[in-house]
Amino acid sequence: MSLNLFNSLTRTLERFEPLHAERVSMYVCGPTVYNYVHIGNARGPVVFGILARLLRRHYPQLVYARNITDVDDKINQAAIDQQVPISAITDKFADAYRAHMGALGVDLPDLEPHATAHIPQIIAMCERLIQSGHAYAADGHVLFAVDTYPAYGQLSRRSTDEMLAGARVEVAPYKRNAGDFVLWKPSTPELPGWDSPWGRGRPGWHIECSAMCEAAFGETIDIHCGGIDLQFPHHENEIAQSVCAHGGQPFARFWLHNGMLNMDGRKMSKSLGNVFRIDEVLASYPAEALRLALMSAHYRQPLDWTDGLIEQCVRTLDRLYGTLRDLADVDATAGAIPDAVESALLDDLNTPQALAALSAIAAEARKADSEGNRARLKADLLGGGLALGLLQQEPASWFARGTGHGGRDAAAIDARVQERQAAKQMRDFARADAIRKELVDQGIEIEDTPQGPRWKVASK
RNA sequence: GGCCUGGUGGCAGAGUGGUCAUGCAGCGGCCUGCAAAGCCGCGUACGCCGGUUCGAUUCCGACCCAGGCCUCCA
Repeated sequence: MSLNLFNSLTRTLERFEPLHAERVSMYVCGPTVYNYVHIGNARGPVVFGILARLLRRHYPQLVYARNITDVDDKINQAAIDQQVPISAITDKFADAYRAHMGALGVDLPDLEPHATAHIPQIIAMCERLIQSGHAYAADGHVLFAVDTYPAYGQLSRRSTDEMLAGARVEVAPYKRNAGDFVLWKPSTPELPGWDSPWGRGRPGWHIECSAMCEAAFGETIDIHCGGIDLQFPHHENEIAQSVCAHGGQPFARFWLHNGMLNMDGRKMSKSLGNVFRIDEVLASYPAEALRLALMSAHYRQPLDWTDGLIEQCVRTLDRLYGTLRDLADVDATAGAIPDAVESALLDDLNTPQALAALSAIAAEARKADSEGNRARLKADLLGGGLALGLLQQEPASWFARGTGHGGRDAAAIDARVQERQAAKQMRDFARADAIRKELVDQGIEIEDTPQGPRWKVASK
């Protein structure tokens, strides 16, 4: 089995072979921690987390890094607005980020580099770029000279001429070329800053990722991931900085870009204001349903967010967990990843197809009669779920919706269910149905099984 | 304006040059005291117009429409 990935650099599906099988490197652009992230921000971590699990199955020596950008003008502004040090902002939102990702079942990366912990590396990289003629200091700034890197624009498929023609920003006077971008900029006394050969200042956004990649992995990494909206200028600039700082050595061999999460047909983004925060969605829906929603379309496609989408995902999980509940009598733990699931993921991380395979396994499991087949299929279902980060909780926990039964008193519900059962046995169906109706009105659904009645919190 | 994506059944969403996605919803049946759950069955989907082909949703071209990037952004 081979892994094929769509490489944005070549816009083709390419077979992935690591540069060094003994140390496969993968870097994902993480959050800038100035605010709570929204559900669109979680799409990359979810799908690329699935990629990390997949890679680790085939290359146990994977090192997966996801950075935290903790110095940035938006952070500075938030700190000034709230009159607290920037660390109060960055610590708070980095913690919230980890908590939200954890709730979504996103694995922690092996490395979580922080920009502020890499200031010496950033300064060193700036110096190297200046020495090699790819950058220049001007007016307290250090700028990258795009005309010194002829391949600039290769990733985003645009020429420098086009970029200049389309430039909508005012060109700062200290720039030699309108396309030049900032590597280092001066800080006024009230802003966070570090001493540098160019005075007290702070890094530009793009160089942070280049320096963190270099610190973690050296000159060339295997896979670099991020949202499609970062392709230009952020990733383009990372390439320019890193390649030029490394004497022309390639930066990332594979570039993977996830599509945007849309809201009413427009990209969900803080600047447009059409965002749902993760904690807002988790107040109404199970985290696992959100996770499923984020992988329900292929990662490169745009995905439209609607209430219908996540409600559908809740029902899909109801069915899968219902299958597992019906398999409770057989003993099985997650087995090897089923071939159908694995091959779907190896094909450019085709999560919809992997989910279809999971459904097929579940359907087969529901119909299986021998204990051996049921145990095998349960192991397959759990194994396929493991590959996707789904189905790892107890079915009872899923059906309880994880929130103390939505504030309901489980013992009281049990008692009413027993009363209904007693009424049924006395063939007092009017009374049994009245109790059932009462529970339904509270959002509780009863299911009668050969083993007796059971209940669950209704999905919306 | 430039550079990119994409338009699939009620909805979501894979995929393919020629019998099958899958999920959710719906309909009919079985089961059930009735339901629910489950099982069985059902729906002649591939933006529009040409072209290539024995045959195109799938390849090519034009067109229409939607979205992304070009400024911070996952």
